[in-house]
Amino acid sequence: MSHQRLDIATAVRAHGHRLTPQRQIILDTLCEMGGHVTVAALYEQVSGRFPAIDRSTVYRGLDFFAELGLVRATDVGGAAVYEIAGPPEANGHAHHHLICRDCGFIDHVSGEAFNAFAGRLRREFGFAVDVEGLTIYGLCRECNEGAAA
Amino acid sequence: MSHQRLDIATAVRAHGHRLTPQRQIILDTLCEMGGHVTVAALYEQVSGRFPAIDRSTVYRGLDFFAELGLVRATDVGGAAVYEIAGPPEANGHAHHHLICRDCGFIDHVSGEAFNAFAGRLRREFGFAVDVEGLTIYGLCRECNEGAAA
DNA sequence: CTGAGTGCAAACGCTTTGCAGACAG
DNA sequence: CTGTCTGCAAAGCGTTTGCACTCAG
Repeated sequence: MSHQRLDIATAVRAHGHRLTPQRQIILDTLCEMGGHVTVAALYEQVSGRFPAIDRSTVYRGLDFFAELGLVRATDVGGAAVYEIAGPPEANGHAHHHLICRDCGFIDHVSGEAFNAFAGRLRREFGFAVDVEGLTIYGLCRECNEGAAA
Repeated sequence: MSHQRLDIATAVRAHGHRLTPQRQIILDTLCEMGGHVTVAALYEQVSGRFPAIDRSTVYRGLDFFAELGLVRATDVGGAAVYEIAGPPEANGHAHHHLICRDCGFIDHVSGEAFNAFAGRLRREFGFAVDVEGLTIYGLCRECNEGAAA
């Protein structure tokens, strides 16, 4: 489940960039935390272990990895959320987010359910949905059951 | 297509609030501009005619009307976008946004296409999509044809 | 009259940027 | 060595808030 450092070093250098300790730490931490992580949460974690690392470095590092395609960025209510990007051949073709308005939990939705919907939007509206364009707010199963009125 | 002032005055007073000139101007302007309007754009317009009106008043006014259900707020990339809310019986039960990543145009999607999708999410993920929860990014018909590779 | 609403100005949270120094290659 | 990257500090953006004053009811 963890990223292989060598591959990453290769990927980074392939683009003519450098693999600094800071970047390794940022990526490692994001990987350890798993799932979707706020910049704030990630910085807190990183900063706990390496207080010298600056917030701006975290932002720049995440941005950098996002451009390399190693992490994925999502905008949630004005704040950025990052996650490790799975290998393209795994589930890369459909990656959308279900965000629980109560507990903030973020899940993925992919596959048929979405494709059928996207197909209709293209047919009926001529609208081509982005591969990563869907962010759906609502109540997850737990919060939904908890809030049963 | 325009809102009736008397009804609005009634609605406002019914909640024990006041219908000030500023609020009328804000609502009028939003109504005239039509469709989805940025706070920045709305303020610019309002400010052009009534320079004394403050940005914060626009924010508070929009917030106020949103609570009354007269306008609808949507978050687009960290900035708020407002629109006149149609009467509940018209299309109130399904109101979602298609946002073009190129030209920024915002359209609505409602009805079957969405309901089928929402139904599947509920069945397969136990996730209850918000009535206003969908914001879909992609390319609208025009931009899609223009960018034909 | 009286308190809901306003304008002003300052602060907020998240993110970005300019710069001089540091270090991966 | 050299130019990418870092830390620092400051600014930027959209938005919110505290305050005394004003005006709709």
